[in-house]
Formats: sequence, structure tokens, C-alpha cells
Amino acid sequence: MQQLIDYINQYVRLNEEAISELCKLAEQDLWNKNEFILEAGQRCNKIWFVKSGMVRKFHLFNGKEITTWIHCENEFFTSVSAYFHKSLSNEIIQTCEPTETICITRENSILLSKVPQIVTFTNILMGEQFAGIDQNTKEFNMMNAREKYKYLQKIAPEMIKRAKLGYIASIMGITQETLSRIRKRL
Amino acid sequence: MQQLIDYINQYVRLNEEAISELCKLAEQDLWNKNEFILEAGQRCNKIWFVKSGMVRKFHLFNGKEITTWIHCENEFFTSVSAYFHKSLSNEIIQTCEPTETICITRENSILLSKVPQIVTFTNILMGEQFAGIDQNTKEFNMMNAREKYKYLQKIAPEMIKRAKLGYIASIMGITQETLSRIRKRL
DNA sequence: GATTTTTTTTGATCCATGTCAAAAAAAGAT
DNA sequence: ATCTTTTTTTGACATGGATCAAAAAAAATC
Repeated sequence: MQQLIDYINQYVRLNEEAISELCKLAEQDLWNKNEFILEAGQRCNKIWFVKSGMVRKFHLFNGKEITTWIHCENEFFTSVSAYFHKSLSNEIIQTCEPTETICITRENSILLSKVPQIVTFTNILMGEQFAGIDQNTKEFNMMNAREKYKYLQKIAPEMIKRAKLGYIASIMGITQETLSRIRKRL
Repeated sequence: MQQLIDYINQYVRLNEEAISELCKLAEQDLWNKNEFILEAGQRCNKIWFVKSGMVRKFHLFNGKEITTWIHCENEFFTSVSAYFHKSLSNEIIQTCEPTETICITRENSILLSKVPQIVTFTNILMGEQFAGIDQNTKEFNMMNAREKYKYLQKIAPEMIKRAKLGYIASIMGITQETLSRIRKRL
């Protein structure tokens, strides 16, 4: 739990009370490799934080798995569309390694919104993520495969080091054969 | 101003007081075709609503204009990264047609956060936009040029009808020659 | 540590999209 | 209405990345 507190402390100063509320309302989980944290068709009422390990978000398209992102230590993740639209998820979230997560449910997040520092943090986080996705989309669309790879190396080095070739290729929207060739003559 | 109120009313019920606050704090502007609403290097402390007309967001990359999105009537726009990071904008926002906008400055948005319905609306809007971008990114990355075009026709028909070929091609990350050919044999 | 399964690499070929150049069409200016 | 500028279309050719198949390497299992 300390790890989440440290992370939030980078953005806002949490006092005793805020920390105790957080400890009361955040839930820790332990997952094996390849376990499903969220399956398609489920509702998604949680936002998770990766304490250790790595998780992959993907969906099925014409029977094939399309990986959209991989989250490593100290990142938050959820099915953005299912969480915010309160709809059934078409995204699947699965661990890639043995993983420890900390999660806040929607209910608890409402309770936490009585703690001003948490609200501030949530707003900052939201803005960051929003701006981040906006940025990535823009950049990505204009890049060829090699440029995309270099960009990912810069913004997500852990993912590039640890994730399977096929997953990374899927995120980039190219085949794994092409990614293999790019890596060879980089 | 009524148009903005109507729009917000689709999501939350605004009472007399909320409406009067909004009218006091929202600013209307009129722009000619091709005017710059936001230039590169400026700070961006506003969120705009398109009352009529059309605006284009783009940035420069190797001296070339890369269009990232075009907003039509009843859409909100801002430089997401500059607004949320409070940084200098690398995005440029320009009108494509004579355009009427309504904007809320950051200061006024803080004042408006005393009106609970507005806060609710802001949160909903934020979630929508976030989920929307997330969705688009995912979809787009896996599509070929023709599929992207069909997708845009579905989610942004006005833009496809009214915007210049070159702008749309840029959003799609393809050349305008290719888009011209796609349109021909669609 | 040998065997099976999964993942990555390599090769050959094909196709979608890019590039460059020029013509045609449309929009804007006088 | 005519002329000029901008935008869109068309053609010829080049190329990045896809596809299919198979080999090599790495990881998991017994």
C-alpha cells in the first residue's frame, strides 16, 4: 500500500487522515500469470494500480486478439470506456506475469471524494491520462513502424523490454514478423 | 448561448441559477474563416464550444501541417495537452469556416464549480471524451485506409462532408491522393 | 535434461499506400 | 464573366509492410 501512497505523494501531500482513509478503502489483490482481471461482458467498476507485474488490455476482433496497451509497475489501468460509460466491457484485462494490484471500487472512490487531496489527485491523474492518450494518438497516426517502435521505447521502456513480441506488434498495429525485422536492423 | 444550455441540458437539468451563472461566465466570440483561435507557443486556458462553423486542430511536423481533428457544431474543443498540463501549446487551432464559439476560461470554470450540476456535467463530459478518444485510438490503429474512412463517416459525418480532402487525409494518416482514390471507388 | 509447446526469426512473394508529376475541377479574386 | 489560385483527380512507378510457410530459438513441462 505504501507504494500507492508514495506514488500519490508525488502529486499531492497526503496527511494522516487521507492515508488512513485510503488504506481502509483500497483493496489489494494477488494474481498468477495469465489470470483474467476483467473479462468481456462484465461491468467494470474498479480502477487498478499495478504494484508489481504487468497486465495487458485487449479485445477480440474477427476472432483475433488485438492488444491495445500493456501496463507495468506504478501505472493505473481500467477499461476506460466500460468504467466511464458504466457499460459492459468489450475489453479484456489479463496479467502477463505474476502481478500485485491495488484497486479502488467506484463506491469507494465516491467515499474518497470527501478527502480533498484525493480529489485533487484524481483530477490531476485524469488530466494526465487524457492528455497522454491524446498525445499518443496524434503521434502514432503519423508514424511508420520503425518510428512507432522508437516512440514506444521512449514512453514505455519496461513494456518494450518485458512484453511478448506479438503483443507489442499488435499495439503498434503491425505484424510480429515486421516487428521482428525492425528489431533486427534497428 | 441557448444552444450551449440546450446541449448541457441533455445531460443534467440546469435550474435558473445555474443558467444565470453560465450566462455570466461564458464568453461568445465570432471568427472569420481561417482565423487562428490558438497559436503554437501560447498558453491555453480555455475550453470552447462550437456554436456554428468548424475548427481544425493541427501541429507542425517537419514543416508540414498535421491535422489531428476537426470539430463541428455542438462539440467542445481545446488543446487537451496544453490545457491540462498548463503548458505552452504545440497545437494550433484554426477556423475552417466563419465560426461562432462560446468559451469558458479556466478561472470561470473554477467559479462554475460551485454549481453542482455543472460539476456533474463536466465530469460526464470528461468521461465521455476520455472514453471516446480511447475508443478511436484503438479502432483506428487496426484499420486500413478504407475502413478508417468508413469509421469517420459514421462518427463524424459533418466533418467528412465539409472538411477539405487534405485535412481529412491527414487525420487518417494517409496522403490525399489515396483518399481521393478511396472516395472514387467506395 | 529431454521433450513438447510457444515464441521469434527468416525467406519469398504480393498488395496497399506512398511519391512525384501533371491535368482537371472548383473556388476565390478582380 | 475572366483570370488566378487552390484543391482534387489521375497516372506511372516505388516501397513498406502483409501474408504464408517453415526453420530456429526459447520457454515450459515432464
